[in-house]
Amino acid sequence: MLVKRGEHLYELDDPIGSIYSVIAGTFKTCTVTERGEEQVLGFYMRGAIMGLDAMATGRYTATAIAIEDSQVCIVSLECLQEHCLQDTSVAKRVHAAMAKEINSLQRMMLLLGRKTADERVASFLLDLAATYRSLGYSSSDMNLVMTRAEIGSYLSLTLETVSRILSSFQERQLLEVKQRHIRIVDIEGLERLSG
Amino acid sequence: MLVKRGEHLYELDDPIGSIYSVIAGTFKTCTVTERGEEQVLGFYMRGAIMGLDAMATGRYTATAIAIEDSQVCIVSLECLQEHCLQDTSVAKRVHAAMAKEINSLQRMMLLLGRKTADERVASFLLDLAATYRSLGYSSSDMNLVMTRAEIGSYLSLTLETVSRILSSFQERQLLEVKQRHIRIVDIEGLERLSG
DNA sequence: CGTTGCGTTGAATAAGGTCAAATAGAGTGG
DNA sequence: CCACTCTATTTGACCTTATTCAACGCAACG
Repeated sequence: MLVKRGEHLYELDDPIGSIYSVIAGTFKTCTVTERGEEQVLGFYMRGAIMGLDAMATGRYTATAIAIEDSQVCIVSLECLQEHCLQDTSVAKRVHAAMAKEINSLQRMMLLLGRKTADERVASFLLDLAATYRSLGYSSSDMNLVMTRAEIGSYLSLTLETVSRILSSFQERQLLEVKQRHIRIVDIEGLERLSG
Repeated sequence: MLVKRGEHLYELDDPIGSIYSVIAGTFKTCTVTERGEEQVLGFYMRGAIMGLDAMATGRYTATAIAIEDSQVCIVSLECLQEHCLQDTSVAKRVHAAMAKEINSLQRMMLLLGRKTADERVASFLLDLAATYRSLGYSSSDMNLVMTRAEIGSYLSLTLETVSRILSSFQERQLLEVKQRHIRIVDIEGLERLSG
């Protein structure tokens, strides 16, 4: 299925219909805090599975939005559960996908709880580079699909702080930043900085 | 199986052997940051399932420690996977437990990312009260099993901040605090405060 | 009693946030 | 192609919040 930039794949609190595997493009998932602020919970690219969070309550706990023109594969819930019964390897893979989600959320808790703004941005860039690499793209020359505000929301920083830190990384010769285009110059330096 | 206060149920990076269902007592799970600081990831009481995080990589991503004398039921991994195959309802329950873990981690991300220290402590107390209530204990008269340092680590605050906030809540007539014993006086007030 | 671990409180400091203003691109319509 | 607009980004000055460092209190226990 094709999803245009800005379109919602599913909504927070919608009853679960399917889970989704990303074929191409990029999505963000976000919730809304009690005060009505939007919080980005994650970015999902090719190979990622979205919607697993809904398997507890039967309702999605986040809204999924395409941040560039994208494509997903829809997996209906019944279909998934049948396959799980018939084939151990499918069940294992679903478990693994959920556990992976748990792991990445735990990492995120550590980042939000214990890391400074510099460390968060450095970690984010390194994670992104690793994801790009694993997808076969250049891991040093990156074209961000997300805005400073989205990065900030994801890392729980203001967009101003994100911008300032990218500028300071550039001054320190760790990066070259030109708007959405970022080139990693000194990956070891970033790793040292990432906490 | 009985686990004494302070004993480790499993260690970060241990290969997965089993998952555990808490019968009695309380556990904390924690990891260590790159800098070597301990971070509490969660508290687990009767009915909770621990160890699901290991199903991605096959290794536990946290250390589980009893913070009071406790008792767990051990579920071996093979046993669990067999049951999943034979019985849809078991598979569903495992999925649900994992999804619940995902949900609580997402909530935690929101707390760490968007809430002030006051809001975090208020949320923590309300969550704890709700858990106690669901287990059939008093939800207003609580005997904390965790130290200020553990609460602080969980909420990503220093123990001093936790202590100060508990004192300020007492001044504001929201709580009565006497060391580990906390009585919730004004639950609506706390809810308003919790963000 | 003295020791030890946990908890409380105060003063100084630093890290990010907030508010405000300037700049840079991308897209649009004439 | 150019002017106009809208949005994203950058940068500066100031302020708030929680941390840090330090001292002290309290209760349990040998």
